[in-house]
Amino acid sequence: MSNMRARMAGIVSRTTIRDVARTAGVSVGSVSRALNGGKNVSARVARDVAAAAEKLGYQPDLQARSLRTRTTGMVGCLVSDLANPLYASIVQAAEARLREAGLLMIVGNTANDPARERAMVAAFRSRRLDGMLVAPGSDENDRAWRELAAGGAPVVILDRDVPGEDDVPWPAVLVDHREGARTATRYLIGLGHRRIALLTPGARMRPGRERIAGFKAAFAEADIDPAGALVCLQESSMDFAQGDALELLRRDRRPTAIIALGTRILAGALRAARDLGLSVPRDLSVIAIGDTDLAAVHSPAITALRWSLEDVGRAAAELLLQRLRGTSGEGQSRALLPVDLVLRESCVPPTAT
Amino acid sequence: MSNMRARMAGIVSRTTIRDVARTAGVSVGSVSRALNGGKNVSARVARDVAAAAEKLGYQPDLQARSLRTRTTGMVGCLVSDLANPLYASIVQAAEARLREAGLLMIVGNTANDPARERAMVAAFRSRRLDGMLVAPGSDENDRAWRELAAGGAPVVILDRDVPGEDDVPWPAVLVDHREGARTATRYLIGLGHRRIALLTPGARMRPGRERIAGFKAAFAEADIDPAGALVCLQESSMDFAQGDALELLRRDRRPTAIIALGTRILAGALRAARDLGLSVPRDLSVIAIGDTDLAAVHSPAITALRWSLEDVGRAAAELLLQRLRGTSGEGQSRALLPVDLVLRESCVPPTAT
DNA sequence: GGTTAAATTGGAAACGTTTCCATTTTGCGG
DNA sequence: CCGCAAAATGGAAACGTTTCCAATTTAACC
Repeated sequence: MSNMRARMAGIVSRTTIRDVARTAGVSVGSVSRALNGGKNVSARVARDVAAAAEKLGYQPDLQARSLRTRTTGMVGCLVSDLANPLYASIVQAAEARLREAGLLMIVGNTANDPARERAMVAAFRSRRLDGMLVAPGSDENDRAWRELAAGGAPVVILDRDVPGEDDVPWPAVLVDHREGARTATRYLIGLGHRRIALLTPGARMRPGRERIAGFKAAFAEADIDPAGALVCLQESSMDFAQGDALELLRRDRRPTAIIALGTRILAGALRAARDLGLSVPRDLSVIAIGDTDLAAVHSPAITALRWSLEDVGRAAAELLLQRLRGTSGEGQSRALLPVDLVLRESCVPPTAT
Repeated sequence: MSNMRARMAGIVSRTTIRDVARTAGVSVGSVSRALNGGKNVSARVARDVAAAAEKLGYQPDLQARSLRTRTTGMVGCLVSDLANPLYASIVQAAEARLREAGLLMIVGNTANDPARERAMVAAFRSRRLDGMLVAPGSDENDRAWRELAAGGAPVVILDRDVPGEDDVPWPAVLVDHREGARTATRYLIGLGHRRIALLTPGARMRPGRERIAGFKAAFAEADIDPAGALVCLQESSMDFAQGDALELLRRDRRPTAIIALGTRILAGALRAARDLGLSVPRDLSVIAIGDTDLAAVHSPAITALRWSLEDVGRAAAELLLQRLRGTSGEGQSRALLPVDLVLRESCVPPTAT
């Protein structure tokens, strides 16, 4: 009769497991068993329950189920900039893999704000999410992750160095930015360049740190003047990068080659070069970090460091699934993905200076 | 003692409202009231409960709460391509607004696959999500949305024409692609162009349909030969677009201007032009639909149709929140966002043919 | 101080599942 | 047909909240 009341009020009252039980003429327990395990269920009951469920269009309330089973079938994903193609592709790939496994993904944009980050983690915790993928805005805000992990939910880190606990590192998917930067730098040095600028966001996070390390390593191993290795730390804003790049290219002994991150900074550098009448690649060789549309389509096409964003997302999802299944013993707990140098038209030997 | 057992097994047993009640020396009901409404609670109880909750680090189980309150605090968001900057920005903006309102957002990538779409909707339904934002892969797969809405959860449509029920249209956020395309076309015609190609994905969905309509309208109102209006339907793949664009530009009476969508198709067109030795804008004027990094940074910079993706996401979230609050009476149920033409360097009068 | 209304409180029901446990049914060998 | 183990079943507890209801305390007024 409460059903009737609800119907009269215009509210569609869902069909519950109890309705199915009544229609099938069995107990709720039997319905649950029939629909889930299929174990310890007679053929007759199985048939009747299936028929009743079909007839009533029954869909179990996963919300209610999770209260009992202590598992929600949902995982969180925290990144600093969802609109950034670099993150978006990772998120998409991870979502695809997780959905395959029947999990839903909740996204959160942190905008590199530690407070937001903490708030999101708290929300995830309160919702009892089964696990999460995170790319912290800084490598040091690990208190929050530690707390979350203490709640028992597995956490997989995306391309960040979060200090581990008791020497056991966090499961993580890392990109080998160091080797990538080294390869690119070595390539430019091999072409004859001696003054090369690296334009990348600060060393506050792993990717930048690793790139700088690889960049310097290439200079060191080539045994040439390390003063030619110009590291320019940038925020990820295009205009800033352009101003900065202008200043850089106006110097007396300006770099003959530039390695620039992503879309924004690369664009800033290219615009600066154009504004100064520098032609790429004749006057300035350019390598992009990250193979974006811009790099591929630009005239001349820009040589780029490329790694698979899909692999990052998929590997992260895989790692998380592994943990969720509790088979953490087997399999790797970290993945290091390779970076390739895609040769195009934007690099040539420097003209005599 | 079940607590002790759990602790011995290494499982952190959460502190529940019952623990708080015990520590504060009140009933669970009072704790709930104190923590939520604050109504009908004496100062003493409020103080004691707050203290106990603080001391125990109590965090309510929202999963359990939602079972009782029939509201989950989560909304779904379904788009066809999360990695596409056009969608990613919308999703980001919507997420920001929803988070402000205390809601979590679950994303799903449908890849324009109706089966996936239905599966996701079913999952959303089973999880009792409060509402959803959807950009269906086709305008006709509305059965699924109808079903969902029947469950009582508000649905806001993103830039699609989904047939409404009983003449009451779905709440939707629409972009005025028609007017945008008309403006762009009129501009080119004004420059003297008479053969213009529109490169856009098929008319299966609203944006393409509207663009084509606006494109043709501009020709009609200019009273010039409508045979010059070349509509080229494309899939959103770069290589295909390039091949197609090559074919197009090799024709005898090739178009003197191109209006091309987004990143991929635009890139394909630019590459095709470059491969054929056509210079932009001297030999070919180009307008981009959607103001991407590529358009802004390309040399020459590409004139583009621009609308605010942030506004789309925010407006959609706003519309949804309105419905969730039940104040659907007031306020608009649809929003139509304007499209601007950003003039850059890629359009000039055609050279004599 | 007594009466009545209002505010507060504790206890229990309810939300929709799963899972435990005791009971009944089935299957099978003698 | 009996006895017994195994399988199937129904009923109820449990998950962690919120909310209803009845009971109690406080406030207010004369």
